[in-house]
Amino acid sequence: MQKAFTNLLLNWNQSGNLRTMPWKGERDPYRIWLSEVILQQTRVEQGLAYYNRFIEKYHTIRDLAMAPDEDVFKLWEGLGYYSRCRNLLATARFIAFERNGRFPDTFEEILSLKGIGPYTAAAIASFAYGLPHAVLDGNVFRVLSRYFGITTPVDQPEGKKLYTRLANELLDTDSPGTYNQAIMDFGATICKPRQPLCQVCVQRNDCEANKLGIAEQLPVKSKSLVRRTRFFYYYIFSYEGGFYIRQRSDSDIWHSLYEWALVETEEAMKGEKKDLMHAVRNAYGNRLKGNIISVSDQYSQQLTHQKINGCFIHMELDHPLPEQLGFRFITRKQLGNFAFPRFITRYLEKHPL
DNA sequence: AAGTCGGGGGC
DNA sequence: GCCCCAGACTT
Repeated sequence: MQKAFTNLLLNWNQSGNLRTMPWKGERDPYRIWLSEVILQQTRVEQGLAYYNRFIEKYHTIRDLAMAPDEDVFKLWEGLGYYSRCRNLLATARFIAFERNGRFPDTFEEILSLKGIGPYTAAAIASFAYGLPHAVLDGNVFRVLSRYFGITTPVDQPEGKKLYTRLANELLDTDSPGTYNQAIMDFGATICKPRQPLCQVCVQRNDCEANKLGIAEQLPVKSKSLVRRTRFFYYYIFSYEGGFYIRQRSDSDIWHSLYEWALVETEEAMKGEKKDLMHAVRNAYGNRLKGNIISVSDQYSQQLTHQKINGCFIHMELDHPLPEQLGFRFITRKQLGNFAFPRFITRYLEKHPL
């Protein structure tokens, strides 16, 4: 059989695939697109609730396109990779207003949209329009590298080319969407990253990695992760019952999210008020006057490439903050309208203002 | 071609 | 701790 892998995969999909998800079998390109963007580098269990909330609030792409940025970011809050949210809004508005709501229906046009790369374009093209483009996500790389015993690194251009060609050869062109869904379900439930279910796998007799007993060692990645440590000291400025927040805009983590006044240092500061006051006046001007009310415990958060350490300092100001610092003055009640990083919301959950 | 962008879960 | 997750974008 030329494509034994494909046949066994489709058989397994019909009889042994128990995975259900709300967007499975969906044909509305808006819903497919939304689910795929939410699921980029995100586990299905984590993205599911977000998808449901988005669909409930924004039934159509036009509804999403007309929404204020802040509302959409608030709905995305906590999901991470916030450029996805920015691109989601840009693409929604492009399709709704520049294309009169018509979602593009060719692979190349879909691929040209902001926030849509090779994976997402193939997913939308196959699920919504039945176009013959194989998806390549973490599941597919893993399944193919194990089945064929490929040790070419998946995170380099040579590997991408090799896997792309192979995946498209294996694709069932009669029903690309079903095939694409099946191979991802297979990777997620059988050919798992750790402790794959090789004993009950329908491909076990042909799988090279299973024959060699090296399934868990594939796929190969060439890059090793480098992490840096940063120290964030957040000053919760209050004045006459209100608070100052600012939107992040640098090419840095948490772009578009809001935060308190931040002082970042190279080294950890002890919680001494004298040092904290010196640091904040150094950062925001020596005319800044006020009292430090409280200093929180140390908090830390592990991101993929960074470890954030720091704490939260309540500071009652004697005067309003100068306009040019770019802060926004809000009341306690307005706080819930803005999206904050988890580093901040986790603090707020323990210490509501 | 390499670096960067979150947050959570499994082990 | 380390690795991974329905990847994409920037440099």
